[in-house]
Amino acid sequence: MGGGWTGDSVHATEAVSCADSMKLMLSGIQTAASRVAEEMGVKLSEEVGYTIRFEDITNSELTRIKFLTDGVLLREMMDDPLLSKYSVIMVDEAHERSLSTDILLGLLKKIQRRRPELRLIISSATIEAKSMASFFDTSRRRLGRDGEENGPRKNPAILSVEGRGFNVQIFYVEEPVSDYIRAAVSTVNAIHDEEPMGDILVFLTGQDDIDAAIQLLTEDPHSRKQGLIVLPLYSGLPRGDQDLVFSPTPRGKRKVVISTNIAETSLTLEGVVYVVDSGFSKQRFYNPITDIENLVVAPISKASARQRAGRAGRVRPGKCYRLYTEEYFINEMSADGISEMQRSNLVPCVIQLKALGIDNILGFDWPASPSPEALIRALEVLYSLGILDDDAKLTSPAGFQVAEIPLDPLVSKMILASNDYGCSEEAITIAAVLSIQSIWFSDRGAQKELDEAKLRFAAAEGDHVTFLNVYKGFIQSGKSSNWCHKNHINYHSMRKVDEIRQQLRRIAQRIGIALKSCEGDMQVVRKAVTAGFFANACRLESFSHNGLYKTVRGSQEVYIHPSSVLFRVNPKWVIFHSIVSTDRQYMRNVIAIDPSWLTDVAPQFYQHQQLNPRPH
DNA sequence: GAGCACTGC
Repeated sequence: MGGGWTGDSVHATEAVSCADSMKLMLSGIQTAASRVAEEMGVKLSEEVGYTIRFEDITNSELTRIKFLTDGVLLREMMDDPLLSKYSVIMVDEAHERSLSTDILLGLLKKIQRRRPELRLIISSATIEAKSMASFFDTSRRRLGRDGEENGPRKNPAILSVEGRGFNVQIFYVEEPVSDYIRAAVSTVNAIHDEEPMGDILVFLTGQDDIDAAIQLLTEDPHSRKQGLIVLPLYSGLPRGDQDLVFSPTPRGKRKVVISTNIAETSLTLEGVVYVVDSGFSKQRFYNPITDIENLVVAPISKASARQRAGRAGRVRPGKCYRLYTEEYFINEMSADGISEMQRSNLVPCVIQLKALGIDNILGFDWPASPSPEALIRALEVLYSLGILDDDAKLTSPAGFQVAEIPLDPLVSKMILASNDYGCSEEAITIAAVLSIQSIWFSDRGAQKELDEAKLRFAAAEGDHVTFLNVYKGFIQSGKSSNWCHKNHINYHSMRKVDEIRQQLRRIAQRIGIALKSCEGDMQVVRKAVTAGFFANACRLESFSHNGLYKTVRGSQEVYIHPSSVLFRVNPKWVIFHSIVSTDRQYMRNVIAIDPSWLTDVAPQFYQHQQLNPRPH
C-alpha cells in the first residue's frame, strides 16, 4: 500500500475451526466434539459427548471425553465440588479471561490441593501463558488457611497454542488518527484501490460507529467505490442480516464486513484477507460506589489486537492495518487489559462461590483479584436480599434456591418471591425476557412502526407487564413467526424466551416452587419484581418537568429510557432492571410501584423516613 | 424523543 504506514510482521494466532457456513452456526464445542468423535471412529454421545446449556449429548455410562462450557462445569461443581468424575481437565481459551473461566481457574487451583492426582491442562494464547503459569506455580509455596504449608504438587501443563494461521503483515499509521471511523473508511478504500482481491474485516466499537462507516462507504459520492459489498455485523442485528456476512463473495466483488467485537472471537468469517483495527471496543465498567455498570469505548489490549490481526490469516497470508501508531502499540497498549472480573458487578460471582462452599471470598485466590469495594458491595446486596446471613453464609432455603437458578440473583429472588405471591408463571416469563437482548425486531428504518406495535402491547404498569402481554399474544398465535413479523417482534428471540422458560420451570419445580399463574392480577407481579429489584427504586423529583428521577439509595440522577412504555408517563415511583449511560443515565425496563412495598419487602434496607422525607 | 460490546448457566 501507499504511504502513511509502517510495517511489521507477526504470525496469526488462531485455533482450528470449522469451514463451511452451515457449521458456523454450531458452537465450537459442538464442532470440536463431532470432530474428535469422528477421528476416534465412535458415535457422538457415546465415548465422546458434549454438554451446553440446552443440550446434554452424553451418556453417563459410556462417555469418556466430554466437551462442555465453563458455565456448565461450574454448575456441575455445585453437586460435585471436587469434580471427582474427571481425571483430566483441559481449560481451553483460558486467555479470554471470562468471568466463568477466572472463577474456574481459581477453583481448579484449590481442587488440586485436595486432589493431587487430577491432571490439569490450561490452553492459552502465548501472550498470556506466562501469567497463567505463574498463577499455578506451586514452587512458590504458600501458607494454607490453617497455617499448614502445602506439599509439593504437580503444576498443570500450560499449552500455548499458536494455531495454524497464515502470516499476517502488520501496518501502523505514522501519526495518531483523530477520527477512527473516517480513518477506517479511507483505509478500506485504499485497500480496495491498491490490493489484490480478498475480503476486508473492520473492527469498530458499536452500532452507531458501524452505521456511520457504512453510510460513508455507500452514500458519500466522494468515497463510494464500485465492487464493494458493505455489510454490518453486531449481535443485535436480526438473524437474517447476520447471515449475509457468511454468504460467499461473488466473483469480481469484494466484501467489507464492518463489525463489533463479535467477529474477534465469537464468529469466524472465512475469506478475510485484510483487517482494519480501530484499536477500540466497548467494554463494561462497574462502579461499586454508585452500583452502576457502564458500557464505555476503551482502548483494546495487545492480546485483542493480536487476535484481531489473526482474523486476516485464515485462508492465505493477510494484512492488518492498525489505526494507531507502532509507538503506541509498543509503549502504551496494555498487554492483556483489565480482566472482566475487575470490571463487573460481582453479585453473580459471589453467589456462585458461596454455593460452592467458599467462605472466605475476600481471600479467594483469583487469577486477577477484583477490588475489595466491589466484593463488599456484592456481599451487601446479597445480604439485603436475604440470600446471605449475618455470617455471610447462604441462607436456607432462600440462598440455596437462588444459587440453583441460573440467572442474576436479583432475578432469581424475584422468582422466589413470586412463589409467595402466587405468580411464578408470570415471574418466569419476565425472567426469560429479561435474560435476552430484546424481543423487538430492531430496524432503525421502521422506528415508527415499531413504536406503534409496542403500543398494542403496552401496559400502564410498565415494561415487565408489557412483556407478559407479548408472550401471551405469541402463545395465542400458536408461536407463529408470521404473527411476530406483523407485530415487529423478533421470532428467534421469542423461541429463545420459550426455551429459557422451559428450563426455568423445570428448575423451579425441582427447588420447590409451585408453578402458578395469578390470572391477570398485576399487583402481585409488581410486588414480586419489587422483592428482587428493590435496590433499583427511583423517585420522580417533585419539581421535575423533564422526567428527572433519583435513585433512592444513591441519589443518582436517572431518566426513563425513550424505549420504555413508561417514557413520558413518569409515574412517581419506579423500579428499573438496568441502566444505560450516554450523556444521561437511562433506566431500561421500568415498572411502576407503590413505595410502601419497599419497606414491606426490604425493611432492613429502606428506612421509612427515607421514603417520606417530610411525613404529614 | 434516543440508542443497546460479548459470552454464558
